Amino acid sequence: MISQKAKYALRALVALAKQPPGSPTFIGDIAEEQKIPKKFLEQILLDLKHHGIVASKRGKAGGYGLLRPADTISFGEILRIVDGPIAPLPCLSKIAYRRCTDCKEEASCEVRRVFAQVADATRGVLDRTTISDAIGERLPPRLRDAVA
Amino acid sequence: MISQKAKYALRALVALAKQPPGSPTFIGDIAEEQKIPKKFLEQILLDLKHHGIVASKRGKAGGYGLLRPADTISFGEILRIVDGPIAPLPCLSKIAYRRCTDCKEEASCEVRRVFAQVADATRGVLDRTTISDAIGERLPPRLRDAVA
DNA sequence: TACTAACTCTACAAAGTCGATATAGTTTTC
DNA sequence: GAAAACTATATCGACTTTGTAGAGTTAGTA
Repeated sequence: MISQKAKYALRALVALAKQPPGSPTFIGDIAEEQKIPKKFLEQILLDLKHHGIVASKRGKAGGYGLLRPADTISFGEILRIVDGPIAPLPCLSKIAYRRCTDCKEEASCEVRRVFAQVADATRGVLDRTTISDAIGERLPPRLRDAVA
Repeated sequence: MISQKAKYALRALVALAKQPPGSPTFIGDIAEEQKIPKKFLEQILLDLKHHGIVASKRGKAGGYGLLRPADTISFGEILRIVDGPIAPLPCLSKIAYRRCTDCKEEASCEVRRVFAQVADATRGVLDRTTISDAIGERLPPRLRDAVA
């Protein structure tokens, strides 16, 4: 299960991507429209700003907007920022590898071998699907490949 | 990330599957060999017993064994018992569906649509890979299909 | 029969995580 | 200079995770 926080983050980014670019969008507007607690959303967007996903403008006519084009922001990238590693086992994580201390030998670990397949399958979707894909601006990856 | 408990459960089942059938295996032996806290493993195996995965024999010469053939026990089944739903969102769970209260309309939810693909990919591996596959008694599903 | 080594159950506890709230700023516009 | 927006950090209650503890039950064996 992904966290509520990650769900909020993705919904907020989808909302921002639908907005006409140029003029910033209020946190309050997104919070209300998406039923996200405003103060909680502030934290989330601030975090995404620190990671270079969104940009903000301060002051009375301030607000948030995407810093990069929606088709360069993948679900995987956001999930890693908000929830941490995507991998189902610490010994399979790319961004936070940690050996399983209770595992004798990594190469021969049956459980690891199976979950490596899970990780590949999961990353295959999350790292190739962007915010732009999600709002249907392009065909989803699978169809795109089929057509291309 | 799957829980430590689930990892223990799967490792214990792999260990049981490698054991010659017929004579039960002590919890203590598995715990020691797999470096799992014994009392914790007792809880886990008891839970698996309640769910019809393993069988136990009480008394001095007691122990545990698989109740069903290893090729009928999938990783997905064990994960659902130990960790609960596999789905990345409550509104995508088969065993514990729950609507996202903060989502306007399920059919048009962009986040849900993407994670439905993740859920399919994950289940594709977990529900088709068995303990028997993990210990290499058969070819893994993908290769098996390719050969068949 | 009594002992002992195994499984069975329930309770509890320390530490961490999650989802949010609170409070006190800072910046910009009007 | 007031208002409205973003920034930043601290805190909190509920829950989950990862075990530990201890008393009870069963059955083989001397």
